[in-house]
Amino acid sequence: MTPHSAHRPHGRFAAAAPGPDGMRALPASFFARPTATVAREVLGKVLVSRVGDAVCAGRIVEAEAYLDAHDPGSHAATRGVTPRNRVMYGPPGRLYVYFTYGNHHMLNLVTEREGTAGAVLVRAVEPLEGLEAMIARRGRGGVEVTNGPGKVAQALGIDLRHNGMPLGEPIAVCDGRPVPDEAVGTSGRIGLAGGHELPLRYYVRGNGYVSKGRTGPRPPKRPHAG
DNA sequence: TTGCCGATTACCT
DNA sequence: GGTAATCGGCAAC
Repeated sequence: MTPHSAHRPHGRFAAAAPGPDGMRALPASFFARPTATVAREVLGKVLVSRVGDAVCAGRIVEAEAYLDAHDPGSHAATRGVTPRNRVMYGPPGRLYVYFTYGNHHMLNLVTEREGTAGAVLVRAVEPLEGLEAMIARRGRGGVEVTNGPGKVAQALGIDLRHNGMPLGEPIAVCDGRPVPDEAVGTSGRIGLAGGHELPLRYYVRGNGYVSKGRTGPRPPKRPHAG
């Protein structure tokens, strides 16, 4: 299927807010809540990056929740605090960035109060601003600019040096138009064993930038006749 | 210090 | 639809 898709960026964002400086960033209290709640509520919010003199912004359309030591899919699972997952236990409203598969950076937002592990993985955004810079960094255009977690980080210029930084500068999450419940889909998280996997992945239905879940339930094929 | 695995992506068929 | 690429964290010796 071709995602004929993607609402055009319109000028709404650009007109309302030229950059991170003039925008209303979400307060830390937004992230100091149960991780699954944050993963749901972060849909529609605007991720802004200012790296290398390029201002880029995108509307979050897909996110996953990673919980504490009881969550086998989480970096905090059973191992307790390690140098790597330490940020997950820290104060909410910070960036947790890690590197995986030798090539890809993953952008997470730390949730829960300090002392409790939790993070939301930003899996896809819909570009609103700085599309040219994103395409330049990605070397590709269309939905492939940001339709996956590694792609989002690359498009926004995010890497390990941003790990542990508080949201604001140079990476921020700003308020955006809420996504109504009927527009939100859920599934198991991608890349994890589906057996006892809870529906901790949230996405905006029908949005062309949502990554194709390989382990989650397939999008309902519309029955053409029977 | 060594070896294995991973919250992925891109390319070939 | 399947597989190679490729680096850091973590566990074991």
